[in-house]
Amino acid sequence: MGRVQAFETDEVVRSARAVFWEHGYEEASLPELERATGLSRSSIYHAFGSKRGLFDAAVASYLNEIIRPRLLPLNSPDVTEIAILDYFTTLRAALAQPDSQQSHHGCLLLNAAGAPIAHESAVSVAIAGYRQELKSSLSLGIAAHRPGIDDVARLQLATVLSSLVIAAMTLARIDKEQALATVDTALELLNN
Amino acid sequence: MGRVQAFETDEVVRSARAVFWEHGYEEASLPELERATGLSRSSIYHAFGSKRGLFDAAVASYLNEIIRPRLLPLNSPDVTEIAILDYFTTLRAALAQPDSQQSHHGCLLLNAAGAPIAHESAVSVAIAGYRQELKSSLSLGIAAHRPGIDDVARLQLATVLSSLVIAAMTLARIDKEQALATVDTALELLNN
DNA sequence: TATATAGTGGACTGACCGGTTCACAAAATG
DNA sequence: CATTTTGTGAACCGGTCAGTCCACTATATA
Repeated sequence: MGRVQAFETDEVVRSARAVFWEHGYEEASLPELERATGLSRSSIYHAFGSKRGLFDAAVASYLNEIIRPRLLPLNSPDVTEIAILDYFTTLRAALAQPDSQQSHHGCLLLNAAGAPIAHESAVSVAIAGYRQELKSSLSLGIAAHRPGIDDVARLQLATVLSSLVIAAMTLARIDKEQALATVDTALELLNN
Repeated sequence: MGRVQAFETDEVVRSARAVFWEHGYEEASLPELERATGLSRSSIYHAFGSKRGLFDAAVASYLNEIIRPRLLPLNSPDVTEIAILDYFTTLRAALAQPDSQQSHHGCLLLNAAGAPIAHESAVSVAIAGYRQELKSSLSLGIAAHRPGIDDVARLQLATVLSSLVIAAMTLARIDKEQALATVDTALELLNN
C-alpha cells in the first residue's frame, strides 16, 4: 500500500472553480490552475484526467455549493411564505458585496452559456438543467408566498423571476447598478 | 494617386462579426478571421489596427445592423400600439429559425458580457448601453401599447421585458424550447 | 528493507497564438 | 512609363497552449 492522496479533492475543485468562474473555461490556463490549486499538472491530470475533467468537477461544485444551497429553502417541504423574498434579498446582498465572486463574475454557468464550451452537450445540458431547477424552485416559493395563485400565473411569474435572475447575473460584471435594479424589480413584483 | 481600396469595409466587418458572434473575441483566431473576411492579416491590420480594433467595429456593426433596426419601430415618433408585440414576434421568429445566427449563437453582446473581454471598459460600457437602450425602447413601446399606464408600472414592465429578452438570448444556444418559452411569456404579459 | 502509490518538476511534443516585417504584385492616376 | 497606394504571402518574433513523459522524491504499510 502506497502513499495516500494528500490533498482534499473538494478543496482543489473549489480553487479551480474560482479560476473558471473568473476566466471561463477557454481562458483558464493550466499554469493558472496549477497556481490556484497548488498542484502540479501531473497531479491534476492524474486526479481529473484533463482540464475539461476539472472543469466538469468545478461545474458540479458550483451547482452543489453555490446554487443549490440558495434554492434549498424554496425546495423545503415546509417552505415559508417569505422564502422567496429571502432568496432575492440574499441574491441582492451577494451582488452588492464589493469583493464577492458573484459580484465580480456573475454566474459561472450563465457565463459558460455564451462561451464556446456551451457547444459541449454535457455543459449545455447542465445549464439548461440549472435554469429548469431555478424556475421550479422559484415556482414553489411563489406558491408559498401566494397560496391562492393559479398554476398558469404561477408558472408565468416563475419564468419572469428566473429571467430577472439571469439578467441580473449577466449584468453583474457589466453594470452593478443595473444588476441590483433588476433584482429590486423582482422584489417589487413579489411585494405587489 | 494609387490603388483604391478594393474591399467594402462594412462587408468585411460583417464577415468578422459572424466569427466573433460564433466564437467570442478570445477564441476567434486570426486565421479564421482571414478566412471569413477574405483578407490577409496585413490588410486587416492596415485597416483596423488590431484584432481588437476589428472586434470594436464588429460590435458597432452588431448594434447598428442587428439590434437597432429591430428597436426602430419602438423609437418612432408615431410608434404603433402593436409595435412592441411585433418586436417580440419578430424576435421569436428569429430565435425559431433553424439556420440563423441569432438562433445558434444568441446575442453577441450578451455573450461578451460573460467573457474576459467584458473587463475592457469600452466593451462593458457598450453592453450596459445596449441594455439601457433596450429598456428605453421597450418602455416607449409599452406606453404606446397601454396609454394609461403610470410611469412606475411602465418602467417595471420594461425591466421585466428586457430581462426576458436577455434570458431568451442567453438560452438560445442552450435550449431552444426554453428560449422560445421565455419570449412567449413576454407576449403573454403584453396580452394580459 | 521492500513494496506500492502519490506527487513533483521540468523537459518535451506538436500546435497555435497575435502581431510585425517586407519583398513583391496589382491597380489607379498623371 | 512613373508614381503612389492597396493588398498579398510568407517568414518571422516571442510567446503560450494542453497534454505527455519520466526520473525522482515522499509517504504509507507490511
